[in-house]
Amino acid sequence: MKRDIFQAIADPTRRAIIVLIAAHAMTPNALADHFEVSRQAISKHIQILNECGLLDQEKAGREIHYQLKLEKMQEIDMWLEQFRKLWETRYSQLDSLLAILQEEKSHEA
Amino acid sequence: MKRDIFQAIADPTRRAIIVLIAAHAMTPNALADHFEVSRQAISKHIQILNECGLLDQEKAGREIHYQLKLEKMQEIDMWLEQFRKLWETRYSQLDSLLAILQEEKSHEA
DNA sequence: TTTATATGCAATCATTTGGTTGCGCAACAG
DNA sequence: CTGTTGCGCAACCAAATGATTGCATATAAA
Repeated sequence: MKRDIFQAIADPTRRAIIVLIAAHAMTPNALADHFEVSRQAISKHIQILNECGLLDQEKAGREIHYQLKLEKMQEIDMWLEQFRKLWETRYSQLDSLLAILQEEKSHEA
Repeated sequence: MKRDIFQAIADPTRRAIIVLIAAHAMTPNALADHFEVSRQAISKHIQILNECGLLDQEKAGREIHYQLKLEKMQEIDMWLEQFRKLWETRYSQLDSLLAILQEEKSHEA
């Protein structure tokens, strides 16, 4: 089973988990309190996130604290980079257009 | 069936399609040439991308040219924003740490 | 008109997914 | 020691997913 980070963020519950553990480490039980589904369902999501290398974990007694491995999220950002370039180009083209319109307007006056 | 953009980019084939139609509009057949799967499979992916509002389409005779609705990709970027803030904070903290170390070093000298 | 091409839509199928329940085990609390 | 709590793992299940084949339709070419 090969999973990647795009699979990881495909599920809404998983995205919510990611947001929750982005700031602070949390235990599976604490996470489960935030959702309607069972603890085991959350546990499965955690497992998937872990497979994707998205988690740091720290054991404290019988509790396990999971936290988001933030730098992994940058992979998504890197993939987006190619499109960001495109839409920034588009914006600068729009800027040029606006500049031209502005220019024409000043000629009218 | 409610699908969002995160579902859309979950599939590798769909991501590849997105990249292909980001720059130029393409027909389903032209797209299918780039993959091992059948034309109908690609057609289904197109359908899904369309449901997610990711596509602009233009009919030209019997051909349909699909292109990426680039601005829709910014939704992903917007979601990432919250994490970007976090990792930028982390970087600036690292910068502070480096500054402190540098400071200490200069005191040594 | 006849034929070929480009596409969409429906039915079908194997696999994956997200969920559940039940169980076992380690770590605290009594 | 005994009971309770926090977790992970396995089995199971309904629904969604990605793919295929087959068919219908519209446009272009012969």
